[in-house]
Amino acid sequence: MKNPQPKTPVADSPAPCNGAALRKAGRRLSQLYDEILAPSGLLLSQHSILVHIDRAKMPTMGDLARDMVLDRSALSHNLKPLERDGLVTLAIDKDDRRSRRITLTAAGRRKLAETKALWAQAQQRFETAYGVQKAAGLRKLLGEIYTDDFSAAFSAAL
Amino acid sequence: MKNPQPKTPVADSPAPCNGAALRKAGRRLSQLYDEILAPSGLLLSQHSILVHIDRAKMPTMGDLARDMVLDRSALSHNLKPLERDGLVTLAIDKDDRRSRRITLTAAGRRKLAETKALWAQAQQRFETAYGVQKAAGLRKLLGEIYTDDFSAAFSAAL
DNA sequence: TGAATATACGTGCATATGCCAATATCTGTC
DNA sequence: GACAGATATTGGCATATGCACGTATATTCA
Repeated sequence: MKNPQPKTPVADSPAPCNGAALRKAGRRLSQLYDEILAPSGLLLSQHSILVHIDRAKMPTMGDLARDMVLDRSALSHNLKPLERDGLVTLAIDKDDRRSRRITLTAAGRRKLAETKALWAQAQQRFETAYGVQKAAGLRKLLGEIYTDDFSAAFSAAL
Repeated sequence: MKNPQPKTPVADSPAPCNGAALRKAGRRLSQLYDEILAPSGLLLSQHSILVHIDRAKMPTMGDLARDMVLDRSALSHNLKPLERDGLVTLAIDKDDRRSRRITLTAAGRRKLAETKALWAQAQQRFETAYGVQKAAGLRKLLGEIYTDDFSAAFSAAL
């Protein structure tokens, strides 16, 4: 043998950072989707917010923030442009005056409908280029990461 | 049969957005890594920049931006805090005065060394909670997304 | 060589994201 | 029913990210 290896090569050639890889892929894919969505005037991040609001039916800030794996204050900030442009509105919850119920305005629903076709095109392109099965597998792998269970497991891991 | 299905259920129950899933997972994982890195005063994004600079040996802005799948101007902005804190320096390239060569300062190398142990801990926790094989598989799937080939395939896809 | 073009950066602006602190409101308890 | 503690949200600040535009430098070509 020409090179006696240690028993634990663990420290050697460390695997690339999972976090960095996730961020790189996120930046790239956001750009690709954004380019397709551009005609709508919405970014992927904004379209995603509208979709989540539409699905959730008058969620509170907390509800939506949890659903989107987004910091409460980040969501608050992110809603500003959408509010300013008249796509969403906030209203104090009748049962808990601390909470705000978020709703799509008529313009918001129109914009969402208009953007859906563009989003579908981006999604379609991704699935075609990446592979439908691989995409499904990827979403599954990603979905596990943003469950609360995973955060708990991460924090508990030694 | 009680409910004759159309031949192409493609339009129904659209798959969750790949882009949104990627962003959610990215936010979560960044938070988890950031929490572990906190004692170093660096964010995952900043640590990642230092690591890439260290690996690349005096890259130009363009080199590093490409390597990190980051917009040139975004990298320019992101380097500001690191420059201000004396971790990196920019110098005009001798052979091409348009280019800037990025280097870690002594303080930058110290900070990187100091942070590596923390990063390794976060990485270790992730691999433990997620599974080493699954993590490797995920990185592979993510890596394909940020290749130039994939961008080309995405743009070419109908 | 000098003009047209291409390339490398930085700046300004807008959105995205998160932490911490303040404010408003609710809840449980004495 | 008042008060301590919990919860929902916003605002301020800092970093992250990208686009459009401007500046500096290099390259190409007539």
